[in-house]
Amino acid sequence: MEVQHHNHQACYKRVMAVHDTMDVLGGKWKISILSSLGFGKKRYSEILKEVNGISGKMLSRELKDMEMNLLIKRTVLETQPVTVQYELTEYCENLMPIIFSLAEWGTAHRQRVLAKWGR
Amino acid sequence: MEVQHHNHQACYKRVMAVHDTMDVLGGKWKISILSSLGFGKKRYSEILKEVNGISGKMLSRELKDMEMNLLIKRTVLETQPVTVQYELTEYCENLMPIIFSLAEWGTAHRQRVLAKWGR
DNA sequence: CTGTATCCACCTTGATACTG
DNA sequence: CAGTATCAAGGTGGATACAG
Repeated sequence: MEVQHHNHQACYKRVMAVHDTMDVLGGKWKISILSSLGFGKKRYSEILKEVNGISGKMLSRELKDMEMNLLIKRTVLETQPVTVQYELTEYCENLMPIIFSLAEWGTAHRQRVLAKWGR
Repeated sequence: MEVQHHNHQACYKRVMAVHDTMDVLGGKWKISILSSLGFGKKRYSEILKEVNGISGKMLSRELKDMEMNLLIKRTVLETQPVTVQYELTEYCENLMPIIFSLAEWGTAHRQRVLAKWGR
């Protein structure tokens, strides 16, 4: 059937597209880090505190990865000792509404699960 | 400062909320599977074909996991041999616009990367 | 067709110690 | 402060064989 065939094409494409996105945003911490940076520039140690549970090694690694993907910008401030600021790129700003939506859904989901299973 | 403090609270909350979401949607395949189901009911073997690269074991595992999280509904059809239909729950429908947004962003991102590095 | 069980290679992550 | 290096442990996912 015509419609079925068209649907299959569209479906396949979208599955691939989502997969592309997750290649960039996958991993345990990336979206949390972006979410933190969504509130403004942050120093390395600030992110470390705000993203609960992440280790220094993973933070460096994920930051570097996202820098290469043009999602964030890294700036070294020549203070004593050195401090480093991270911020979202303009490019990445497009992504933030989606991430905020994910946050809202997560909150709602948690409430739903709590309501179902009680405490 | 007042505003700083308020921001930090809000930031922390949102990072946690996003983390909650990713607990449910994390993993290599879940979002791709949901994306596929977003186009309508699918049988096990259909999803297997549409979600490129997934193995049968992982598909079962992820489906079961999402069923427990109330994201999808599983229905056994007493055909010969048995077939099984999966579909999104009404609850999960709320999530689909977000997933579609992720797909759109992924497509745009891919184009951007291609434009930058050529071919 | 729709799974489950097992085995195993690989990857990811955390802890710790260390550098500039 | 902002990382890097190393190691060990556990998780993740694929292949295969098998079951209902």
